[in-house]
Amino acid sequence: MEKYYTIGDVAARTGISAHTLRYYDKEGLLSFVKRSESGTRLFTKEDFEPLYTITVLKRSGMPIRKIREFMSLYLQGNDTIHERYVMFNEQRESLLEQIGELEDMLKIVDYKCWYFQEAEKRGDINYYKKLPEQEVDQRIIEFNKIVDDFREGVAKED
Amino acid sequence: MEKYYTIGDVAARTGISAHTLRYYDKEGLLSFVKRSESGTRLFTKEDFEPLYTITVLKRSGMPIRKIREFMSLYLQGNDTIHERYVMFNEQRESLLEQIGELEDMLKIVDYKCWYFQEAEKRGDINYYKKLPEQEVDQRIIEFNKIVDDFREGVAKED
DNA sequence: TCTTGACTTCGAGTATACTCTAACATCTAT
DNA sequence: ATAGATGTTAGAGTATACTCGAAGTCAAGA
Repeated sequence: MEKYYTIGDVAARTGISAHTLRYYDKEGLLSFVKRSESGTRLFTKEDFEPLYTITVLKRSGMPIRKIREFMSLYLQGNDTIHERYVMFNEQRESLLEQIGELEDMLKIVDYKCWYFQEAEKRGDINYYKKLPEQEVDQRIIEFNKIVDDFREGVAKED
Repeated sequence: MEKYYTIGDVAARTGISAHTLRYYDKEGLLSFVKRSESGTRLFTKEDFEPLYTITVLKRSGMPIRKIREFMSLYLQGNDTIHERYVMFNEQRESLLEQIGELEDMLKIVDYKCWYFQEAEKRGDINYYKKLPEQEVDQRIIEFNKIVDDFREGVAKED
């Protein structure tokens, strides 16, 4: 006899609310979950692995409809190993892109933190404009170049 | 006499659609933009810097309402340098967290890519279950531990 | 002058992912 | 046996960020 987990059990253990789990089911992500005669969802020990995979794909930024595709392949078993590999590989690329984008933003935000500290010391957000050109910090000149490129409509790597 | 850019010019240069620019204006992000007598928005060269800042904050994951707060401080000039510094510093923290989260997901997705390749070679998604325990790769054992923790409802660092 | 294209506002529509409510069924412990 | 907790469904509501359409205004060139 197998031990079953109700939707409430699963919610408490995984931190995914029962509402959300039902929503995922409705969206076709939880087709692997058994039901009792009366319709209650019966989660097994084994169901936690695909459930975990769903959370990983979600936290990686994969939309529900694509997770549904993945779960549909999962249900088909050994015949779809390659397709599922391809999907994970694509998600890997997507993650690298997302991380790259955020790291680019981090560089600019780091600059802004530095710049606002300098501006705060001098009590003037445009202090550098009153400085002789050779005294202006290189970081400011480079940032202004970026803004100029933005204004010129240079092709960007989005 | 100053050169002005219309909303169409700005859209073409920045890649932000005129629709979206008007939406941002309606949401209070573009209060710094002048208007002609007849109501047409007149963007100046200087307006591209706050516009660029808006895109950076957006791409960093900041919601519109918080960008509005920032732009409200921007309009108040030198008196709000410190508050703006604090906001950028918080955004820096947020970016580090987001990058950390994605890097955690990348580790798991990397593992999945490896695992699916192994499974594909053997034509069996559960090949390791038929192996003697000491022949099971350590990576698989570690991943299964993570899934077990997930099932046990261990406190997670979300 | 008239046409054309770009501008304006307002408000409705779309997409995504929940989040909640209502009405009802079922399970469990006293 | 009955109360109360927990389960079920369908469908409505929320939040966010656009995205589009309609109806009208305005400025410049043929």
